[in-house]
Amino acid sequence: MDEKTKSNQASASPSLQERPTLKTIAFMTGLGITTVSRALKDAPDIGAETKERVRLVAKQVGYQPNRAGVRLRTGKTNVISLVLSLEEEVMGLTSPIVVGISEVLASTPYHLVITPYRFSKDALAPVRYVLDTGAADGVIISRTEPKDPRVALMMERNFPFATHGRTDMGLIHPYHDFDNEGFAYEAVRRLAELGRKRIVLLQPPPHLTFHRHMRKGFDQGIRDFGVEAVAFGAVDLDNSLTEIRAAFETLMRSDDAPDGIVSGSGAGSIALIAGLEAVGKKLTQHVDMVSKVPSDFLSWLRPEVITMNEDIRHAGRELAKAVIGRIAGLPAEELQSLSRAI
Amino acid sequence: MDEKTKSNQASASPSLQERPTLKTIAFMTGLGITTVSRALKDAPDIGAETKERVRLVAKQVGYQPNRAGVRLRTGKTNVISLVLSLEEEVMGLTSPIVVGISEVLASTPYHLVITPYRFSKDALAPVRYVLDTGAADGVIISRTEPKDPRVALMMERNFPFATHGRTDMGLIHPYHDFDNEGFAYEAVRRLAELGRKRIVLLQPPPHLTFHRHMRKGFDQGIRDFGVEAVAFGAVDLDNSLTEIRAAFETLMRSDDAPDGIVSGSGAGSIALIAGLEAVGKKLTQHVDMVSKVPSDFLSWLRPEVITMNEDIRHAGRELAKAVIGRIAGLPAEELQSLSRAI
DNA sequence: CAAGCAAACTGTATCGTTACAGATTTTTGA
DNA sequence: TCAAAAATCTGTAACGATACAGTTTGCTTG
Repeated sequence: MDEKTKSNQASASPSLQERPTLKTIAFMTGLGITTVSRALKDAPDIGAETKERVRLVAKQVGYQPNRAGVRLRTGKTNVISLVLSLEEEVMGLTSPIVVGISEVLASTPYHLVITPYRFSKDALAPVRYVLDTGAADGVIISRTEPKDPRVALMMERNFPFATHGRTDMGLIHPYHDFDNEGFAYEAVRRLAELGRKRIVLLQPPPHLTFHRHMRKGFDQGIRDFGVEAVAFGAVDLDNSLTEIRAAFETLMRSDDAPDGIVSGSGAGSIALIAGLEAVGKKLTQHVDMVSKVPSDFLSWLRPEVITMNEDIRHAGRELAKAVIGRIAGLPAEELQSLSRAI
Repeated sequence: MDEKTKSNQASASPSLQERPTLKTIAFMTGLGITTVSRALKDAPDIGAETKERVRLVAKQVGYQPNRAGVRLRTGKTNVISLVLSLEEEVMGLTSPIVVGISEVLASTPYHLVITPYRFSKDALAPVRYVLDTGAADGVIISRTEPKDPRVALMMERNFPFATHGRTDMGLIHPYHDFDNEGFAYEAVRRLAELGRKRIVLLQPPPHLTFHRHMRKGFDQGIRDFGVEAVAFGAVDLDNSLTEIRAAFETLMRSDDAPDGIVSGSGAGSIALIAGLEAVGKKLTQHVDMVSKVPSDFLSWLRPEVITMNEDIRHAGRELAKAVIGRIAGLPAEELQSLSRAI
């Protein structure tokens, strides 16, 4: 009788073999489940000594909150979703970004979930999925466009996210971006310093935001350093390596052949070099090249290429910090960062 | 009164604005929540016409089961955990494996969660975490060792998993592996055919299983093709590129210099080539090299290297299929696969 | 025509957690 | 001294799904 009156909440003694729950701790401490729950969140209406006791027992039994329970009750998933195109990246930018994100999430309760999509036109689908199903507390996207519908959608729903790359819609949101404008400007400067006069740019596809940035820096460099820009048709970084090489070979054989190259990606540079060498020209001798690279493999095999390193892992870290900050309610203005080549 | 008697389960009419639940469908069809639940799983005790009706409405309102609800009630997480070392892979093998896994999971209810660990000695920690918290229904691990404690632990707990690489403990479990023995044997054969006599192997670190395989194929090739093996000290694929280059430079300057190289990874090959060229030797002229590569970038920059491609993306697909198969209860014997160079 | 049975459907309890509205005891204040 | 206030603690309900143990209805069947 007395027993029954005493504690109705944690009635059945929980098996100490199973994974401990609040009930386990409640049973062990003789407290109510609610009290234990509130003690563990350091609520103000729980006594200091009680909190200490609960914390001790919780630690002792290795209590970890059941994610499904929390998620069902509160809607909080403790998940960050990284939205990835299954097509992008021959050269694997995904690895370092995943590592960077993971590094930051490791010291938080967040898990990293990969949410893939298949074709560029479906880019909105994974974002919609996360929003509709509440699959995550925050989202990280890349391949950002100036008028990015994903950004518009998430802003409209007031959903926390961060973008790898900026937008241009007059919307303020968390992002991390590489200073592609600075890169391209500096690249042209270096080539001009080497006496190169006719510069070509292997640029990102026009629909992505960083196309503009890289183009802007490039064009400014062309003007400031008194050199000439050579057009590279419709070929961009999203073309296959084979296509890039073929196009560049054609360009090099034409009257319009450049003597300086700015390449927006390490993978693209490989194709350019192949095209260059196919027509019998040599780096540093006939042509100089500045390439943005995600790792130093290019320097190992072609030290003649001037490389500027984009630290993708750092980008991952910044992006993770940005989403988490947004989830925590920090203003978007404070969650924007730009990094320069290292 | 009548109304109240009629339906107690789905009493309050669910807001049609919110995400639909079983309750929503129950309300719309006038059925009980239980009936709807069972109808959607095609249970035998529900009438055919009812099932049809429920399915129609469910589709109409875009019903998707709440993962937290399912997980809490059944313990099923619908999550596959990919356990990753944050240190491995300068050259990003992670990207293609993630893509491969995602491709397979896309047509299933499974989500892919990245579970990282920091140092090699902590390799057991993430697995323990998943097991203890029930964070996933299945696990994929790599960097497999002959006596792998992670494998032992998961087998003991009867937990579904698949390994990238085999073990040697007399335990039968799902795996996918590259035929490193075949690769090394074939590599030696090719070098011997080119007239090379003194072959060195840049091999995986000795504690990983595929060290044995690669070593075995290499040694067999050495015997079968009547060539000589040159020792490469304690340097292996886990050393930094700088260390590999330095060691190889030393080796090339010694009396013991090889004229043929078998390299177990694309990244390692880069360092070897740098070391080689630092002593003024040339590929195909003084030395020939066969390298295992994850992508074709090496062929672009050094076509002189004979490459054998390991399709990591395919490995990802196979691993995903294997874990899912294991979860579905298929016997481990049927979930083992080996792939050769392409 | 009543008992038996199959078919079709439903209510209750539960998973682990937390919001909320008390309940109980102690302290304060006049 | 006694009511009000503060300090602690607790039970109930709910999140969405499903296992389980019914209930209802309509037919057989002897």
